Amino acid sequence: MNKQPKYRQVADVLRREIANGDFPPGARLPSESELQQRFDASRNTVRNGLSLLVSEGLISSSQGLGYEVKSHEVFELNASKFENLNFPQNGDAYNTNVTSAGRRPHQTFRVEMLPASEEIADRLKVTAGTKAVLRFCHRYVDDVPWSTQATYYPSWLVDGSPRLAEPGDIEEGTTRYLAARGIEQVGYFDEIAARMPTPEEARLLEIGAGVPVLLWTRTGYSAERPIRCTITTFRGDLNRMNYEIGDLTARSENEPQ
Amino acid sequence: MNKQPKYRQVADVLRREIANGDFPPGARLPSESELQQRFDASRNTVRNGLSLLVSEGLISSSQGLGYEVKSHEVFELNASKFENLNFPQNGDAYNTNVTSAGRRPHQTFRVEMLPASEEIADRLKVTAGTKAVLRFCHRYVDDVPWSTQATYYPSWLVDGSPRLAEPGDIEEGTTRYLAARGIEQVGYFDEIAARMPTPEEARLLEIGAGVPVLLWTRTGYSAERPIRCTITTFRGDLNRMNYEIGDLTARSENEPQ
DNA sequence: TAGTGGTCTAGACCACCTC
DNA sequence: AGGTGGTCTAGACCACTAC
Repeated sequence: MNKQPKYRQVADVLRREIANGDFPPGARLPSESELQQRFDASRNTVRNGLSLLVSEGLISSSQGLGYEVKSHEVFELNASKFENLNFPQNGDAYNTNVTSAGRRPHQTFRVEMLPASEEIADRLKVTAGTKAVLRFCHRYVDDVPWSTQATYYPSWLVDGSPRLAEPGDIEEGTTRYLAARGIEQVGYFDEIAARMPTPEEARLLEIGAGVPVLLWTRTGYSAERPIRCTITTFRGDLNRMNYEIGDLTARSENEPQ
Repeated sequence: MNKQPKYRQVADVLRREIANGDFPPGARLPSESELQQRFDASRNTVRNGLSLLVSEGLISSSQGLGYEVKSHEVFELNASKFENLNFPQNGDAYNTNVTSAGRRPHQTFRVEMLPASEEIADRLKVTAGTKAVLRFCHRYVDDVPWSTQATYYPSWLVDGSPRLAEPGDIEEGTTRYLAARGIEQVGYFDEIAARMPTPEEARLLEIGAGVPVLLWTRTGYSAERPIRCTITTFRGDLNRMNYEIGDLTARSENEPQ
């Protein structure tokens, strides 16, 4: 017989009850003192069990309020359509995407000049420490922090396209601005990873324990060389990505996607 | 002045020292009692701080041994090449992939018949509860659990291709087996998500706190309809995915990928 | 004011690993 | 045997939210 520690039993029972629907998304769990009595355990043991569920992303807690079952509404991002190679969207693909889902987008924006990190330099095929331009977006949906997006341009490119380094928005979109100056993106290399947020990321995206981030790194290429590197950091609990590959006429037929 | 709680200070200091390289990957942290003295804190407070770092995926602990800084070796999976639409690889794309990286692959395998869950039924465009065939792989690299892969086939497809439901391996690969029977995959729909593992996933993949899973759901289509749905569950700390889109001749030029 | 979770302490005993 | 982390307890005080 494999005896589980008491705090795991607490977590297991509550996890099952949540899965059962005894505590639907948004519902509040019994208070710690109620659970102490129910499980005949000390407060710390109960808290230990609850913190397990928190770190699984099932519940969250707030001082003075209690523990609440989290609800999972996800936003789907089509990475193969997001910037169509043949029909680059104007201005802001993100705004279009969010608005068409009936949500209210909002973003803050800044531009910086800084030395390229190893990670960026690698992808842009420049020497680490070379100056690069960073255009940084912090994005919200209905006032909830959603993702951050950092796009780096190599300095050689900025020399010929100075508006990249200017703090303002580029009305027609950076892709079009560059295309008009003879820099055409013909391909992308996408990398996708998942990990727990750094404290900085947790602050920007307002995520507590138990929520991973989804990292999407897109390196854009002209026919000759890499011209930009975009790192998007998503809240893992609110976002999903997808790619369409090959012939998917059978998919769209019966499903008004 | 924003006073942080003591356990956060403990975590912050140690996090910085790890980032600094004072404790390189694989190194052991000072013991809890040493940290108690250093930070003039109770054991529980020190443990609280350490558990923060554990849940960030920075360190791990084992009874009798201590806390160890985790090292991050990642395996990169090219999802756009993994099963090439035009040149389907034979047998086992996974084996090829791992072996070519100089690692030793190993997998267990089983076949089941079960009612399709809502999630699967949706993607296969069948009614939830309809029978489906599940071919399940549990994959290891150098004896470390790496990923699980569950492929579901709709029962109408199995009727004409009975070997799918047989427990043995399909020598030439399921894709080729199906193609030979007139079922050709012409497109894929990929979905990617990240979340914390369920207890079951944590058990199969042997992951502790602080490691998310990367979920890759690939639905394969013939010209007429979906013919399979594959859900791959990766350890987030050991895997990264990538996609190549468009013309990337500029990428491969200077880089022997 | 009462009830909730957040932080912290001190001490106990157990399970595991190394020597 | 001695050191490590794992589990558990009992009690204290603080911070936030509701009423």
